[in-house]
Amino acid sequence: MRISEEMVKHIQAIIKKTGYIPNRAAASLRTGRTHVIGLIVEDIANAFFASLAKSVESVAAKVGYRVVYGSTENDDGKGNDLIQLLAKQVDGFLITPSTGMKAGVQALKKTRKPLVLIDRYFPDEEIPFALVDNYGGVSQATEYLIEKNKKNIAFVNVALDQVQMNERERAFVDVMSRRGLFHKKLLLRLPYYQDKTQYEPRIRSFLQKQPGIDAIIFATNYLGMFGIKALKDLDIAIPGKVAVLSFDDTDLFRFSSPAISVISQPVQEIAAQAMRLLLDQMNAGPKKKAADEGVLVPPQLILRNSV
Amino acid sequence: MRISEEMVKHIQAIIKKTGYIPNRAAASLRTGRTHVIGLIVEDIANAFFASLAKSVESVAAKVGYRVVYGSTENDDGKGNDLIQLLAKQVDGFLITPSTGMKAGVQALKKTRKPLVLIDRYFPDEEIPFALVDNYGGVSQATEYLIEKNKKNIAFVNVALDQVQMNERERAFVDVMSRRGLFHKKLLLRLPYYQDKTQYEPRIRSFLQKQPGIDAIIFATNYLGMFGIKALKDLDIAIPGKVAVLSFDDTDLFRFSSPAISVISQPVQEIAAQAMRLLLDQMNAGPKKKAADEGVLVPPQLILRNSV
DNA sequence: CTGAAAGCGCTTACAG
DNA sequence: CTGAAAGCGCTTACAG
Repeated sequence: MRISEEMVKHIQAIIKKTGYIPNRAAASLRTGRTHVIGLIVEDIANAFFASLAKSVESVAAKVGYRVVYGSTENDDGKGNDLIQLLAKQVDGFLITPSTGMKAGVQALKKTRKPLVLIDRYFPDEEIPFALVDNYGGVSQATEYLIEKNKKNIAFVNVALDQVQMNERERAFVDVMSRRGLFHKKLLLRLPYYQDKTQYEPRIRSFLQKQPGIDAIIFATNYLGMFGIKALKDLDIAIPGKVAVLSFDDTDLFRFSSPAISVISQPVQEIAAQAMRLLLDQMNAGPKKKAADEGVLVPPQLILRNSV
Repeated sequence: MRISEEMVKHIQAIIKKTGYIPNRAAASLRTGRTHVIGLIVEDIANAFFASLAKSVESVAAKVGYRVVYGSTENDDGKGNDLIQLLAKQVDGFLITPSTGMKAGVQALKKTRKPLVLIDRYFPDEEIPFALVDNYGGVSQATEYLIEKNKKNIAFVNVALDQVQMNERERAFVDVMSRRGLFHKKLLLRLPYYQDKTQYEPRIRSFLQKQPGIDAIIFATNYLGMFGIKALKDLDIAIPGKVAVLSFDDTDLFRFSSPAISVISQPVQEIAAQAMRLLLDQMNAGPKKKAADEGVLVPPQLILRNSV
């Protein structure tokens, strides 16, 4: 301590009296660091991403970082704009990329800006990522339904061609095929709609065409949400006639009657791992290179009354 | 046009080739403007605030502004910290203040930083605000239940001493008293819990103590959510035994069986009005003072199967 | 009309 | 050790 306690007090009194607040824009201009992390998610209004954002925020706050968000809504243009917009204003990125953001993400990586992908990744790119074990989660759920003696299990997916959705479907197809239960007609792939209400009629007509279904796995929370609505509209008893399981846990599934069984993502853990990988990069000096590591976090199968 | 089209093309090609991105920190340092708006809400994970944030974001984008969020969780310290943190980095604030943020908000006003309160306000302060007509909404809902011949209508509120909650309760008490139906024991005021699951047992024991209740109005979405859970746990039929109405519309209320009737806030309109008031202030020159206006937006009573 | 220079508010390497 | 000066990347008032 080279400065006397007295002086410290004196200065702090002045700071308080004059209401001095340092200008971060100036500090950032000088140091090149902003102490802000950019979090780009698919849709901040979706329960999964909202809770992911909250977790990231709390982990980041502990190490002195703030977080700014943006939603891509799976629109490549919007996503790439967000990268552009935030690039100079954040010390690092946490990104949920849509398929078409690959070029943007590659370009970002070339600039050596710290970057971690979450929820999904590019299998052929060496970019660190943190996400749930999608394949494992759906495998376990499918096995469970088969053990419960279900024969005609349907899988409802969204045709985004993103790795996490592909893995969920691949797990379903693999397990079902292994047991000789796979039929193509039990696989429903719907387009990605901004307006999620459009899923309800689509799922309803699928259910009407496939009356033999005795269980359904929904690949996302919004598919599950509107799928349940479709089932109720058609007066199909859950789980009496059809057992139901969905990816992602939300209030709606917990509060639904019957409560819906889910493959739950450990959001806290995903956020913590992603931040760890990001901090690794941000703190890595020019010599020691941060590891191009990918982390797969195990999901949790939560059984409720819908199966 | 003083610059030839050719030159414009040439420069833009170079911009693209070199990947030039202007440094906003530098621009902001020079101009004093950031083109960012700070949105401080109660809890970004709450469906109401998430949808409000989304609306604000879309209105702001149209006029060239970005939005950064923060959640207070009704913690005065956290709220005031957010103001401090963002003060120099935003051109204006949209704030959902907790009671203890009054001093912080007053101080902010003195700095002449553009500022609009949303969702709630300080009745004795001249700060522009945009929110729903809470009194009108609950009045209408209460009248409706009385017309439906309900005699023992309960009101479940959270004891936050914030103007919007007070107005909701005041409307209920006024209407019930006018009809000679008000009983103090039908009014439940619960503390504000971070962990919302705590509301369920509290509401459950209230219901057990007051078996004569034939209708309930929940003053917030989370009270409604856990209130419905409590009713179902106790096997109280909705609406057979007890009619249910909640403030705020959410997926959960729309998807619940029975679907829950709500006093819905026109989020788009609140966001649009708040942004209008904020832009007024941000564009007001030093001479013309922006109006210290307050806007009350009418809510919508959406009747579903729970009444 | 146009180009060079000043300055926003910080941080830090450097001269003394 | 300490204080003054340079410079981060922009924008804009100003000199020529």
